Amino acid sequence: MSKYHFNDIEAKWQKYWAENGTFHAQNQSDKPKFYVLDMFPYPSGAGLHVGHPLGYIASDVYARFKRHQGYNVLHPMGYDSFGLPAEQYAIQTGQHPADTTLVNIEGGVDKQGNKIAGYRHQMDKIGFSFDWSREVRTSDPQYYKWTQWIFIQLFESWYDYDADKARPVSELVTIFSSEGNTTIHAACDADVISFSAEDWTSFSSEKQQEILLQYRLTYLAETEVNWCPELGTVLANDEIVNGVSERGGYPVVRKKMKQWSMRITAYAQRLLDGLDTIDWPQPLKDTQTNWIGRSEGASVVFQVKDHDEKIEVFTTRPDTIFGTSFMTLAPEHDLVAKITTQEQKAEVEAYVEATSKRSERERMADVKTISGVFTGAYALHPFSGKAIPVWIGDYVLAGYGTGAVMAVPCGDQRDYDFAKHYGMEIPNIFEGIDISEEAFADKENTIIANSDFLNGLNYKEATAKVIEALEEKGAGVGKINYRLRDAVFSRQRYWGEPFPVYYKNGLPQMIDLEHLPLHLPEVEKYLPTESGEPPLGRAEVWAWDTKNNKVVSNDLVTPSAVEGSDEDNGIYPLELNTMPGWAGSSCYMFRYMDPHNRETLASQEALQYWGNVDLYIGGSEHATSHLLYSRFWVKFMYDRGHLLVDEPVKKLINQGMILGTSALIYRISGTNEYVSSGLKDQYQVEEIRVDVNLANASSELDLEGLRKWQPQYENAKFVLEDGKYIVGHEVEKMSKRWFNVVNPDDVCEQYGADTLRMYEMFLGPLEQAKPWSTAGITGVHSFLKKLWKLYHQGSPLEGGEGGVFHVSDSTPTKENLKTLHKTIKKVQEDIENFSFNTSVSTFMIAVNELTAQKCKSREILEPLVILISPYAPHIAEELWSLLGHEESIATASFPKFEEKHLVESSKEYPVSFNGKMRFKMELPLDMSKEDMEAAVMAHEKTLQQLDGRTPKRVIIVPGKIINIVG
RNA sequence: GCUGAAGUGGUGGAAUUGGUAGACACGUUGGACUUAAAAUCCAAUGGCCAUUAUGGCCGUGCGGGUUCAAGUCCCGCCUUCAGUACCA
Repeated sequence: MSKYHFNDIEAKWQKYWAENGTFHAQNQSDKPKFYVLDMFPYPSGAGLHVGHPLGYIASDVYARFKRHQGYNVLHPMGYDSFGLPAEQYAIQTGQHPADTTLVNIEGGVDKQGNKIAGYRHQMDKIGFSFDWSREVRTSDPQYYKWTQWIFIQLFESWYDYDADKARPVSELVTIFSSEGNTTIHAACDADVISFSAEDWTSFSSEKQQEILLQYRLTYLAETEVNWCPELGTVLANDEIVNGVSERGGYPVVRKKMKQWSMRITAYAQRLLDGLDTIDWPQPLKDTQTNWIGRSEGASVVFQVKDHDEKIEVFTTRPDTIFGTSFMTLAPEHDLVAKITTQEQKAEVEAYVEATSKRSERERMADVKTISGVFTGAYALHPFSGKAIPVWIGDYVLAGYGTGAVMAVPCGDQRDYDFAKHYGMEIPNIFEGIDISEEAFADKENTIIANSDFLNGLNYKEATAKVIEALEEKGAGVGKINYRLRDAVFSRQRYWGEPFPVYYKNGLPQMIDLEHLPLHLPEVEKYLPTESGEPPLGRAEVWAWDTKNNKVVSNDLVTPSAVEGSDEDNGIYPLELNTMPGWAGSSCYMFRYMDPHNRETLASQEALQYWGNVDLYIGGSEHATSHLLYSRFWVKFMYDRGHLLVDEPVKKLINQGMILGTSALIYRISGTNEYVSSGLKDQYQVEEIRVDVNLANASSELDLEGLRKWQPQYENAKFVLEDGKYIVGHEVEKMSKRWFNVVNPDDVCEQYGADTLRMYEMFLGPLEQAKPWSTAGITGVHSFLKKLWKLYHQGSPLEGGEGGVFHVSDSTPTKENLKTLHKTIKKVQEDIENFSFNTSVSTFMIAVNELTAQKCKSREILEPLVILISPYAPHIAEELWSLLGHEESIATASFPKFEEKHLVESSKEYPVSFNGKMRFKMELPLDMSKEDMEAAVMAHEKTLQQLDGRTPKRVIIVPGKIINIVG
């Protein structure tokens, strides 16, 4: 019995690994550490398809490789188990999201009777070397306790720009009581009042709390948010695509709501600077750089004529200030109502009204139409003192900069178009530039003219000079502006982390760590309330008893009670919003280090030992959400001493998406007759997608299978070619609706996990998107069979079925050693470069060569198993045990490459004529150039090629090539 | 529009610093084994032309250039994909 029974072998070793805790990482070890992490999945009801494990397989190969290299490897897995789909499903079916989530993870049967394999079971079948003893689930109260705790830390912190770090709010209070708020440079709301130490101490406690809230790193604020009525929730900017919700594609409107926000803008510069310290893909760094959107320029203040008001603008081109011929405010700008003149009032109001009605989507889609209205007001140029008309226009966005621009039509195309459209003059302030057709925005080639003291200067000089002049006048200051906005942190959803917050007199108070976790309450329905409150508004037991520190019935709250009065029973309402999806994933990589710790997020020793993630593999779609927010929280936690590193991840790789290959059949219009792909052009046909699993590797359709698949095909007729029905193909996203989903369980069943793992690696470069096709899988599968045969011998075919395990202690030949060592070298380099696909080719070459060499030598075959084990761990374990080892192969030392086995005495040189290779000749490697030239020139084929000509030159690169010119 | 990545056989893809283009697989064709199928094994397989073997020409999106030598470097285009967008 020595056929390659992959199903038995794989089940056996998966059981062994689980029972022996083979992959449990130790928090104390003499070995160097290595932390390999995958982006943990959201456990959806649809289960895993073959695209999901790609990154996990790559990271698993790497983790196993590192173990062979003697590292103590942390390779954990968990679930990002809060999220919208479970909630939507709960709304539809009434099932508790916790129940469906559990089934999606652990498997079972849902209430509709659908069998769900479960993520855990599916992953186990692929043979990952995860340390499951460290599993985390974001929806587990013992986990989200720490998410709530981090929120409290943010609430208790403020950002000090002078120290360039977050500090405790208690220190801010100390500063306020000794010097007020005029000396500090802190990240805070734009509308904080100035006060002295005396003022501070005279403020009421409530007033003090309100002020502090304006400085906290998480704060409550009336914010204009993206409200999605269909989903009943607020969406972050990155959850909106083309003006509609990313999920579902529903319209999104602007709405003002009181929301928790995260002061991520305080970290804008550090998030930017940190990118230089981490090894991440350039496109991903670029995406984050753009998202943060740093621009350097100046803030300039324009006095409104005959008014007390001032208009502040941000410009990246202060050098063009003398070209300012009008100003434009966003229609939503606060000053619009104040400065509009009586005559213009009606027109302005109508315009503001019309703009507010246009959805974000319309405004974005309609970039071409120029519209605006004159307010009747004028602003005074800070240098020339000229009166400049103030307009409003929707090309200026309220959310960027100050929501106002100084319009320089000669230097900015939008200002130019606006000026042209309304017949305004366009003064030219550029030396020798024609602006009759379009604006001139080229900074590098700018020479300023008609600009008083800036004349003759280039962009750099003029900018420096004008900022100096503005600062002297008190009319402006050099400024750096970021596109990044503070992140809204409240969601009107059920299935997320509850905030550890209750409200006393309308002001937020935190619950102490010792009383956490604050459990998600039970509700009857998962929808918002009729009065528009979030789902938690339906909870009946959702008030905080500050005396007994527990959650109690809402009925006990006495809303009108004044603090300290007899009616104040210390019971207050709890927050009704929940946290967004990214809350639980921002610091999860640290919880894996010490997942069962009940005292802290992770112990100092664990944090010290594991540091940060050495290798993180996941999709690029998280570039501006998870990966940016995580960096922000980690920097914050570092500032406050809760973490010892200020970046979560050293090296990151984005795996490409595996696309589906849909199978198409062609129905002859108006019939139930289907024509094979090659003949479809002869008919009028419609394309129809059918289950891709009904087509084989040669695109031949299983007709009987199709008839059984869906009733409409039961009596279908087929027009065949060569007796076969060949399907067409379309590459698109893997999705149930296209019937192109391939389940890894089925592949494991049919070919084995080792085949699946190797095949996914063999498909192509990890980072690249590529279509799944079953076509090539047999090649990888037969490779594993050949590998198996290499270790066996006997009837009926040499080493074939029924053979017995056989390796010999014979001394390996030179060829054997050469094959082995070139394989060691190549595979090691490939893994280090994440070039997994070429490793698989290398294994194939090695096994083909060793088979041809009839190699049975233990000295070769033993190290070969270790080389293959990261990719195909089950067969490797089995062969390793057959080789007589009692321990798992997991920590066997990676074979050492020895150059000496690859040293050659001669080389088959390619001989080229004018760069074109014509023939090859064998020459010793230690031959001198002169002798080589003589040997080549004497060769009969050289004479034939030259045909009597005398070569002009002979280029000889020893060890490489010979090229004859002439 | 801007930013980034990529274009190589029928297909997935190799070619690490400029040095034998198409490794390794799939598919296809022919052959062996078999009652048959599956499995397995052997051979051929970039295109075109010619042939008794030998051989010749073309060929890495397109057009130029540098070089003894270019898929690889430089200049100019085209196409595809991804991200982003009235960002002042």
